[in-house]
Amino acid sequence: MIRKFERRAPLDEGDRQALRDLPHRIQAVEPAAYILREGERCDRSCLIVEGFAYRHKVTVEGARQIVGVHMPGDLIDLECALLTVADHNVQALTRCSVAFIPREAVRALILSHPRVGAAMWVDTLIDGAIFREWVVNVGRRDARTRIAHLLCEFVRRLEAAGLAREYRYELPMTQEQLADATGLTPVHVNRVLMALAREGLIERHRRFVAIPDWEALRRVAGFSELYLHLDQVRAEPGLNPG
Amino acid sequence: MIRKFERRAPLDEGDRQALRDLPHRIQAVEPAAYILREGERCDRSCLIVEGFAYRHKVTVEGARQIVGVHMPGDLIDLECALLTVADHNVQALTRCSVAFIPREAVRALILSHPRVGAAMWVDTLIDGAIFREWVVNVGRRDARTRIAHLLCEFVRRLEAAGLAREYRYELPMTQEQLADATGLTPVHVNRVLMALAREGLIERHRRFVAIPDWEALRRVAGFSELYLHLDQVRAEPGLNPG
DNA sequence: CGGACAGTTGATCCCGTTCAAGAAACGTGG
DNA sequence: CCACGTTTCTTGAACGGGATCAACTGTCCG
Repeated sequence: MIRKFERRAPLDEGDRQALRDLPHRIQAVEPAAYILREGERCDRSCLIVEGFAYRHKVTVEGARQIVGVHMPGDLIDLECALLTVADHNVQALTRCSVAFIPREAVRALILSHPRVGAAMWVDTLIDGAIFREWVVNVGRRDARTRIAHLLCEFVRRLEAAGLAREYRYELPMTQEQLADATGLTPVHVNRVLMALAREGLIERHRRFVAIPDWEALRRVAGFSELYLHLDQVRAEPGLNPG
Repeated sequence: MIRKFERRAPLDEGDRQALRDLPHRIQAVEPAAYILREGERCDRSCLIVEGFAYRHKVTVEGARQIVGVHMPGDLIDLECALLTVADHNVQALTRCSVAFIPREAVRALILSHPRVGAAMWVDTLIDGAIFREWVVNVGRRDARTRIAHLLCEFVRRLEAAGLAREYRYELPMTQEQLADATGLTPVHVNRVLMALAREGLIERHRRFVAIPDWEALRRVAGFSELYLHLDQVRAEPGLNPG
């Protein structure tokens, strides 16, 4: 299961073995349970084996902003391995199965197997690219475009993770969570979703979403998947010569 | 000059030497000149020796969102070393002096000196933390709080970089750029700045900003500097035992 | 001195919020 | 299997923060 991760980088057998040998404890996490809390000193990183999780922060006024969503195969909390205190919360979106890896084991791996470290670093960089796009999304797009963009991002990421096909997927978020991810109110999220459906840009049944005309939705969202760096997600051209 | 960076991590002499030996070319960059363009295949990383730069993206509708600001000592474009295509623009805010380092040199350094790599990785993680806070800022704070928060972030970062003292600094951004960083319009930024000044929360003369009562501004901004991970910016507790 | 750019101020408008209430869907326990 | 409380979704009406448009002022610089 941790091996999913190996695909991303051209590692030698030693690297592979070191990854397999990482001490870890697989654990089930209930929906809405905290995986990490802001302000906490954290001593473990973790890999999502199954299910979804999200990162969020809460302002002093009590407003919540979701700053990122993670899916199976994502390595989260690398922050914990290299920084001292968590600056945001990570919470399970659905029931998850998560592999916890002790902080020191990650640090040791990075130092002894720099190629593995670099492969993980790529993850961090892609996460950063997604955060940047979210700043743009929330800062400069209107509600309609904003939600369309988020839906576009999800299909592409889910497809890359093998969890969506033919532009159909289950979005494991309530409209309230969607609102917290887009900086809108649940009421307005609902109106926009209804409008998008009315125009035939999306189809919805419960939390299932289908995009009948990808090009059309892509256009209204102004979506360009460059920032997802999908070429790096499956197989990485490499740190070797290339 | 590159040595500024060394302070951050407990490196051994070999690591230091490797950093000093990094091939680089120091170059002056005019204000508003592009250091990196979205979509470009980029073959070099760079360190800001002097001056300010900012990262931004432009939506299809032509709206610009600034997603980050960098100051002397910041290592930017590490993305270039590990990813293939730039997903955003980096542009000089002021006249800058920048050290360009070839992509391959950075890659080689990371693999041969993992401790140095980890120290740079910390930079990437802190950048990520700042992006997350910007998502919150733009997504869930009103204009007043949003601008106050940005001003708070800048003092603390500038102080950490030795560029501000006693809560006074020169903010090298026009109000239009401030607007693009906060997802507002220049007009509204102006009104909010005037209001903050009228209330005595800030003092302004041209682009110089002074914060007479830090606690007061901090409170209206709901600012907590946890996410800046300032403990990591000066001296890093370390990858060794600790 | 003049032209460009940055900052300032006013009037009006609109997108998204807020408040409120009803309708589905969901998960419980009997 | 149904009755139930709870959560999520849906819809309407009124409000408001920030946008937009437009004009004016100041400042830098050639």
